[in-house]
Amino acid sequence: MKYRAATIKDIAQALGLSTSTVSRALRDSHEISAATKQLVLEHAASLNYHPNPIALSLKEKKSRSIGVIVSEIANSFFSQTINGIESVANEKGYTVIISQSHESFEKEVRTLQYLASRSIDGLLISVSSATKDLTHLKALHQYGFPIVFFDRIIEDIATHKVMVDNFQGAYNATMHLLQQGYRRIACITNSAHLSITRERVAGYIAALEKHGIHPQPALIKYCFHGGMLLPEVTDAVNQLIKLKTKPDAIFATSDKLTTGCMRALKKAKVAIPGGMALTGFSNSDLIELLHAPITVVRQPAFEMGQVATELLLQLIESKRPVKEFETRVLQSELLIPPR
Amino acid sequence: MKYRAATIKDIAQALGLSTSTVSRALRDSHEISAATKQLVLEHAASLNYHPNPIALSLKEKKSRSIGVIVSEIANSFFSQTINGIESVANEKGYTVIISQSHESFEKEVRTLQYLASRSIDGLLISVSSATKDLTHLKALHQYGFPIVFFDRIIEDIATHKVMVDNFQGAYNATMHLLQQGYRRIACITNSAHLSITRERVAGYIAALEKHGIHPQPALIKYCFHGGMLLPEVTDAVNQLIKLKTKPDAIFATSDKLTTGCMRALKKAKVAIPGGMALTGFSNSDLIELLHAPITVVRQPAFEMGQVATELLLQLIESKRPVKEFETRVLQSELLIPPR
DNA sequence: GATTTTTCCGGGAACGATTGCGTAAATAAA
DNA sequence: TTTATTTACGCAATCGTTCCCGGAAAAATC
Repeated sequence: MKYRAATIKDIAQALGLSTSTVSRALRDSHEISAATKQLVLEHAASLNYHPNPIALSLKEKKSRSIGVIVSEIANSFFSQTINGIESVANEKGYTVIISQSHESFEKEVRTLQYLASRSIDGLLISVSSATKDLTHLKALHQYGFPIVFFDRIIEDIATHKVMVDNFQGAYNATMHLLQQGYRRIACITNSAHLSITRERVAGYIAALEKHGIHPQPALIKYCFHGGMLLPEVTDAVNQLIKLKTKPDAIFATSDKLTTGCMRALKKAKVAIPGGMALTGFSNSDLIELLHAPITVVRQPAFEMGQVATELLLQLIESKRPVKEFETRVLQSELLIPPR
Repeated sequence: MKYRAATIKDIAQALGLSTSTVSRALRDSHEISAATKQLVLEHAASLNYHPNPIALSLKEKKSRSIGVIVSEIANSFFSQTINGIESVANEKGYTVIISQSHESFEKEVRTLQYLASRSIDGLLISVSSATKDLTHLKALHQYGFPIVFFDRIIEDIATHKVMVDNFQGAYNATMHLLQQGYRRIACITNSAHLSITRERVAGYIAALEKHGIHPQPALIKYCFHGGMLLPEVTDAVNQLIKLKTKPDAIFATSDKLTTGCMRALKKAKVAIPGGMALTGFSNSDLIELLHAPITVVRQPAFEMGQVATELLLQLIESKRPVKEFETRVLQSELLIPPR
């Protein structure tokens, strides 16, 4: 005995009315008498009637759902961002469909096509570290499809963007190492073509130069998979360790990279910060429980999710095509462990 | 210039055919000539035609989407489970809609109603630690709505269930503490009415008794919010510490509780394992980087997600009402840090 | 050549809801 | 009383798709 949800037709039949009357009564139209409205409302309640969102979607040509693509939900930064996204989306009656690219370009493209075919009304995306080719995003964008970039921005595509002040965050972290006396500071970072990589490396370099130190290319290691593959990070760290003039500190530009470095250093039996100091971007809430108390750059992830969603909904619900786009830059925070 | 997706009608018009013919051609019906099929297929491809899933949903009375309710996605165990869920759902063409209860009963009920109103085809749920009243779930279940429980099971409701051998996991962990010589072992656990709480506490007690130790109620602390609220855990730990005969080890029955204990012990300046040994359930991948190398019970989260989803899809796609239900019990693993 | 069968395709209803338009009855204005 | 206006409701189209029928033309059979 399969459950069949009550429809407007059921109500109409039971009350001897037409479906249009019932529909209008439920929407509290002025052209329905108070008595009829009363009747309809009561019967709808008794049947536990709820309008079928699918039928509505078909009619309205919108699904009231938004897609989110991140590299990984098992990543504190992204799961916190998603919480922010859900908080505003749900309040506005939107469903959030989350997908993961796992830092793979192919997965990102597939997942995007899938979401598009599920007729989402808009997209929130932090591109994968492997994404260089942008045709999949540009195609969608050209159709006027609402997209908001967060965290990992695509500069080429004109739409709303939300990120932290990556330059400043990296600058502060590097400066903090410098102030503690470290001078040979290496940088382990993400794919070179990501916006966050460029900006964070720039901040790192600026801090070094501020201290009159020339940045050395050999000390900057790019990890194409963004730390998704541990060996990539381990190799980078090992290369640094084996340098004739070994660095005395590492600045890692992402969550996965920071913990990856820690793993690699532990494996190589290098003490932190004795053998090598470490600092980096991280939103993990376990940072304070790690064996070495490290300083981290923390992003306002929840807020970033909220802001991005607000901008997206604005785009979606706008009557006319939006021409002016915002780029919101939030501030990060430097968390220094108590000593 | 808003984008309008190509429809079957566009193809029909362009080719001078009827929509029924086009529809059949696309579905490779035998009553359409090879020539026409060819024509339609080519034109569909050139228009980048994709059937509108919303129209299909309306017709088929199914949305090809499943809902997932967990307490928190920012929890390694659940995010790993979700990865497992997505892997099989996506492969079968289903969308996964993830919602969080944040261990709140009200949020769980609201979220469930919301999902139901979005006409999902089935539900995967690990109930919140605050859930005692089951009417919301029972109502849905009575309508024949497909539900699969995972991790935190509801015994009362007859449907498929997936979990780990909680008793054995807890038994092994406690036994491991006993083998290391600890004798006064406390247990910090979740809400008393959760299935995982009952089973894990039972395993803990069985191990103690195996060693001829009488379990003491004062050493078992229940956290109603499952560690979602840190003070709850801190209080429990502090009470244990202040006992006349202080315990020498703590067994924590969940991820949040294990790290919560670690925080509390750190705050109270109790060394691990010197002042207090600690072991517990955890799927965090940062365990090996923590300041105290603790032994943890690790659950096959990914696999659990896969199995649960397979069972759910089986329920959803079954022609006749399913009467026989399975309870799959997976094995956990005891991760002992190298010394 | 006449009949039957097959092949191939179109018409139209249905899924659940909204909405523009038409209209009968009730009321108000003339 | 007649005309104009309002009130309160129904009809039917629409969204994109599938699928049950029905039927013309072609092919096969007698």
